[in-house]
Amino acid sequence: MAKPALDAADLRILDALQRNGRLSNVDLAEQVGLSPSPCLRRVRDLEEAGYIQGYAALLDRRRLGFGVVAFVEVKIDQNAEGDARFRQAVERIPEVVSCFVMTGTMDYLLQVVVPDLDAFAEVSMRRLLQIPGVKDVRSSFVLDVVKHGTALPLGR
Amino acid sequence: MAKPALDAADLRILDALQRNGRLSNVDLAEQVGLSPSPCLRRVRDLEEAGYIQGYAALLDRRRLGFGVVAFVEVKIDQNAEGDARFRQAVERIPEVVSCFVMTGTMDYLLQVVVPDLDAFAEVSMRRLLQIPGVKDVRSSFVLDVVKHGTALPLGR
DNA sequence: AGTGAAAGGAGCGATAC
DNA sequence: GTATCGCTCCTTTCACT
Repeated sequence: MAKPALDAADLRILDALQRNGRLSNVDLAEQVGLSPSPCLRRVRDLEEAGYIQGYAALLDRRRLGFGVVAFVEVKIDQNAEGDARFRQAVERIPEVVSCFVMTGTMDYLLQVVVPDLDAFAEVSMRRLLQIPGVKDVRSSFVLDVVKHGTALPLGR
Repeated sequence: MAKPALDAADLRILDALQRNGRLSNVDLAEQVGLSPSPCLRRVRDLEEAGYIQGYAALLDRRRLGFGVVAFVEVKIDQNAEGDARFRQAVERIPEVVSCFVMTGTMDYLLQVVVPDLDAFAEVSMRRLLQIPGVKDVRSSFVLDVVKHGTALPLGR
């Protein structure tokens, strides 16, 4: 499992694929200036080395009826046991799309996606606040999305 | 542009594709219980109707040298002009991966991805704080990622 | 709407440079 | 390491149910 640094072609492959994950290998090869075979080999290597974790279709949240996005700051009684319990509980809530451990006064930052405020209340009160050790929950709601990216700034 | 509601097969297609955006059409058809032809038609229709906005490769941030993720709350002098200017400025900063208008005391919430703290300082001080109208910037850093999803909770 | 067959093209291995 | 060949399978369209 040696890890030779990525060269310019690898970076171009990654950049192209994070912009369009369904590029066919021939199109990708053309974009990065390789012929298809070595291009495909590189893609496979990048996948196996873990640089590419997977591929996803990006769906239109609103069109699918998920009109509410909230960021929820959570403070818990901090000890190893409580943390583990909280993480497990959060894993099992599909409406919690992301969960980060943060610096600052709040321990966790959660991103929650739900159809409406009723559904949010359900998640907040019936799920999050039920987790033992949760002390404080503060929610902010997304009013507008200026930018929503999945892509890393590889072009820098 | 009529919008007939999605049926169960459509939802299964969307769910499968947001989990694996590179599923071949035959595999997808099998998973959702259709034969390849109608399955492909539905996918095309979902793409054209905007339910599927695109496809992306999900890359391993850390392995690519982006060790720092920050959430930055920004408060600005609020007027139509200042907002427009701020949004345009943010669009042009690739390290700002996401930007939301929020309820609460802070106007914007930005997610910033950079290689290290020096790069963050650069973005924060040389880019964000230079934008006219920016009054307050408060940054929190991600210490650990419990969950990081792109997928909507379609299974509910 | 879904099925089935047929043509074009892509993936992917083998081989040569 | 990269390019070319060739076979197989998928994708995609069309006619039919």
